[in-house]
Amino acid sequence: MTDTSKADMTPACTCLRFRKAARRVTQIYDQHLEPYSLTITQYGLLGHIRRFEGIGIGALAEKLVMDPTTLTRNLRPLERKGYVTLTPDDKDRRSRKLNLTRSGSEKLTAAKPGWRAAQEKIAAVLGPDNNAMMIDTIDQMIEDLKE
Amino acid sequence: MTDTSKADMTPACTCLRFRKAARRVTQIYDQHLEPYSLTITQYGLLGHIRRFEGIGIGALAEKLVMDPTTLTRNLRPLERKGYVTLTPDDKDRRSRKLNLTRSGSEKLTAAKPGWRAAQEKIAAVLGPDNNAMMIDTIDQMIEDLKE
DNA sequence: TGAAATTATCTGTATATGCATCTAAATAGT
DNA sequence: ACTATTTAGATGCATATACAGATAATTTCA
Repeated sequence: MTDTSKADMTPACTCLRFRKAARRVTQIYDQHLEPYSLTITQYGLLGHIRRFEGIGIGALAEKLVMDPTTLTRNLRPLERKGYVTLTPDDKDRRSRKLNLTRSGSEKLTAAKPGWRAAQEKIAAVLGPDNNAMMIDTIDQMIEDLKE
Repeated sequence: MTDTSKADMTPACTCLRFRKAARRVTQIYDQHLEPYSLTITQYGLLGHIRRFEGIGIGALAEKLVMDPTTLTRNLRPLERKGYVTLTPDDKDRRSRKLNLTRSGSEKLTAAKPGWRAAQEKIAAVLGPDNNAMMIDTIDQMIEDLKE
């Protein structure tokens, strides 16, 4: 029997591990995207909006496993820079449809080499097997945690 | 040859995957810790400070793969609640030593069941093999990314 | 020793995150 | 049709994150 009443559980914490990984990996992507004045959050939003033209905030937030209110705020810098438009949906006037502007689409394309370099750096550090395994495991975990 | 000039790279992004995972997992730990009025960030800080009594901000930030300025801000709520003290280091008066108060130590112990429940929930979702593999892979990745 | 370089931390600014709550619009139930 | 409920999104508030730059203390070295 092991006494765990005061044992240090901190290094075992899966959440802190994921957060550390997210911080470090985010730093690397942000550094590679810095020449384009985009964060990886912003790059990811532009990519999703290009893929799902006309999507609403709620639906996109769900895809991103993100609170809708967080997405609302994250869109602000992109609106301000003129990369994204939010237009009222005539079918449901509560909803606002997201679209890329010409400028937003060009910025996304321009920044892609930065994204790719960061992506390749992480892939190289993980190695092919761990990279593939990590993708599958994380996707499965997120799927299983959808309540 | 595949044309990737406009291809949707977004779903392949390792960074967005880690961030999604961190968001979702953080929500679960935060929910389990909510009865104790602690976030997982705060719980983790208390745990580390108990383990490394007297550590300075810079050294702790390094362990947490976190910018020292972020740690400085994250300590504020814990200072305000009286769980943590920052006392000048007599050996180096630039540095401030972190310590738990009695109240902070009691809070950490009290919140442990909440942490454990969240930890077990994630372990159950991953399963033993993926859980162990994920730990090793993330730790290795973070180690390899230390510049 | 004394100036220069380095180090530890803090502040200003900006983005990222989510809960509680609000408003407006659509839908359901009667 | 009218009211009650639900839904989409926005705002207030608090925490989390990090870069640039400021400050103060230590260390280096000529």
